[in-house]
Amino acid sequence: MKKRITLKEIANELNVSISTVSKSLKNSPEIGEDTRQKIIAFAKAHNYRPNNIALSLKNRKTKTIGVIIPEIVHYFFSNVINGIEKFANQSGYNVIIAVSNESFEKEVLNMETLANGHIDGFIVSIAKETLKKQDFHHIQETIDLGMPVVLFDRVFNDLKCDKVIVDDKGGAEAATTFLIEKGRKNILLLTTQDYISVGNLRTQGYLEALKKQHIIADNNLIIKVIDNKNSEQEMFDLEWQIENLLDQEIHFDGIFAVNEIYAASAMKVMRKRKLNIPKDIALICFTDGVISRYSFPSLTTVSQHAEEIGESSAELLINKLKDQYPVEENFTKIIKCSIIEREST
Amino acid sequence: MKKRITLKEIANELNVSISTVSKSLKNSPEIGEDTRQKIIAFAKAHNYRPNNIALSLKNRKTKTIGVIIPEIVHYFFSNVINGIEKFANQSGYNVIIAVSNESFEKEVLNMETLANGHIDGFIVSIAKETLKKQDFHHIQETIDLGMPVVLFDRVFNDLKCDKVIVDDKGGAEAATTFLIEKGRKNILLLTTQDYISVGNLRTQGYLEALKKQHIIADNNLIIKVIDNKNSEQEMFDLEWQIENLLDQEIHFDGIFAVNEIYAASAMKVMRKRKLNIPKDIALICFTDGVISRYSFPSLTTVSQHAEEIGESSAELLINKLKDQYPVEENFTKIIKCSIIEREST
DNA sequence: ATGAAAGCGCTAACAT
DNA sequence: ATGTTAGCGCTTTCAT
Repeated sequence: MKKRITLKEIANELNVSISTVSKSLKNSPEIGEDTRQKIIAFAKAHNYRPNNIALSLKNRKTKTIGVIIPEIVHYFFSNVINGIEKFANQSGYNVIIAVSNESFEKEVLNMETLANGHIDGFIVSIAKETLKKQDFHHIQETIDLGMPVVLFDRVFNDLKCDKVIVDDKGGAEAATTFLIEKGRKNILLLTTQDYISVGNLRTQGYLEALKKQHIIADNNLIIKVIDNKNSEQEMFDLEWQIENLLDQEIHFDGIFAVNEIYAASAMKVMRKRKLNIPKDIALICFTDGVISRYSFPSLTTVSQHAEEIGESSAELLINKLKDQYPVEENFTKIIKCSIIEREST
Repeated sequence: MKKRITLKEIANELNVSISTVSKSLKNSPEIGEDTRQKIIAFAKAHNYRPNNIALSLKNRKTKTIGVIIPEIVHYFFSNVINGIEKFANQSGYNVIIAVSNESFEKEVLNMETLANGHIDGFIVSIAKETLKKQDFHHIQETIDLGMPVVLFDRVFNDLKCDKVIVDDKGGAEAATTFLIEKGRKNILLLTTQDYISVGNLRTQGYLEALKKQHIIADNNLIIKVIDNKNSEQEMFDLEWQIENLLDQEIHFDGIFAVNEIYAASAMKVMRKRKLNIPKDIALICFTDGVISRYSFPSLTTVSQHAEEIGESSAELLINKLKDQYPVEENFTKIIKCSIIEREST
């Protein structure tokens, strides 16, 4: 167990001063050729590595970015992280991840612990609970402190910072239109409650598509799933509601689900009721994840290009960290969705 | 934009020394009641937060652990991270994540950048390429530096460090036996090539189960999928091989797949060939993920308790960081698998 | 060409 | 009860 060697130790060993060592290792022309070579050789032989913590303290830069996401076991979010990681790494940044678990309190705590020196800036997707409470003081304070923040996917418009958002409304409109063009007239919408911005936008897109196609929206055909910490229960509720619709003989021939899980629930009910997808019911959903690809029939999806969202977020943040852009100037980047057609439509 | 206040600034404002401020904020009894109160009040009013970087430099502790995983968009790994996060957080540690992307080079690079001050210890699952090369110098060097390392899932036995492993062999044996007890005699094994330790162990478990049940292993019924960066291609190859078996009329009535994806490929072929699961073919696989839960029929799986693996890894590491255990003493924790029965068997 | 010294923010042993 | 000082590892300005 050989501890890491420091500049001081090298200096002592070679009977030179610390600053001579420091300069030599930076190939400063100030230092004489032979001394420099000797020092560099010695440092290499002892596998010298600068201590990043000391550098951070000096430069007030950690070269680390903090990512706060609601969940990590989630196709969309883990892909976003992938994108962030990719871009950050090639720009020489590390990524530190904290999970809010959709809790307001944990989100606040996470931001506070990371803000005190650990990181240079944040990439955040806001927790459901925070969105419900509409309390964004922790984010505002971080911004006020002069620490750059990039919000992605789940954003709050009034916050003055960069944002990367999915064109949820456009994607939803495209998805709904897609079903209509396949000849479906009565489209069931499976969405979240309105306080979740992305769910809300997708609902709007759905309504917009209907309007443009001169179809009158039917409130019976809109299910706003009640959020539940227990996702089993949430799914159960949803399935029950869909079955209820079928029992009441409320007719529909297409389903647009705002996420894969809702789509999976719908499929389960269809199978139980011996309804064929896509013949009886065409199905499309948001999130081009594992479920869509491997289920049978495979699902037509609206891809949000999660990795690209991650990359763009990291890019915006790192640009600011490198003082490429003034702090006051904020961008909102909109990532377009695309439809990936599979067997369910 | 009000910058964060420092001890020095507080000291200047209140005309006391820095150490008086420091001691007051730590509620040291050395300081007089009124001065202390005054300082605490002032600090609170200005929202003082200690700079963690300075603390790290002083204490030579960052209270951060580094996690290096092959992939993040992966049910098993993201669950492990979840477990790590959970345990680390409640112990006051942050988690910094680096993805090797199954590349040896990137794994080495990641470890080197993080080792220089950023973190106190590592939790690592080794990349496929590293396992193939059998070059573990980067891990060995980290250990030699006195930095604790915990290996999980993909481990290399000769490294002297803590390890958390899945009872892959036992789980595979149980899975195979489970199929045999359901009356299946000819069980097709879909596994990885041998250099991937977990695949290898699962193959061994399969063989062990057959032996114990006095069934002679048939080499035709063992498909070792050739690793491919392009997973589409990898799946395609696998499907082709399964179809080939069917074409040759090599009979099997059960399938044991070492992961969900292989199982999904098998299902696809079965569906194409109009073979019913579970009637004609019973199917069981490793990884209790999203695919298994939401596919139809839902899959019987061997759960590896990923979150528990993460928690245990974090626990082992943090125990060492807290000097609870001597560095030389290494534990290997084996997490038992359990079978989750669903519709495919 | 080399070195001394200050300073990043904080702690703690050691004065006063 | 309060303050001074050294030091964590490094960079950088300013001597020499």
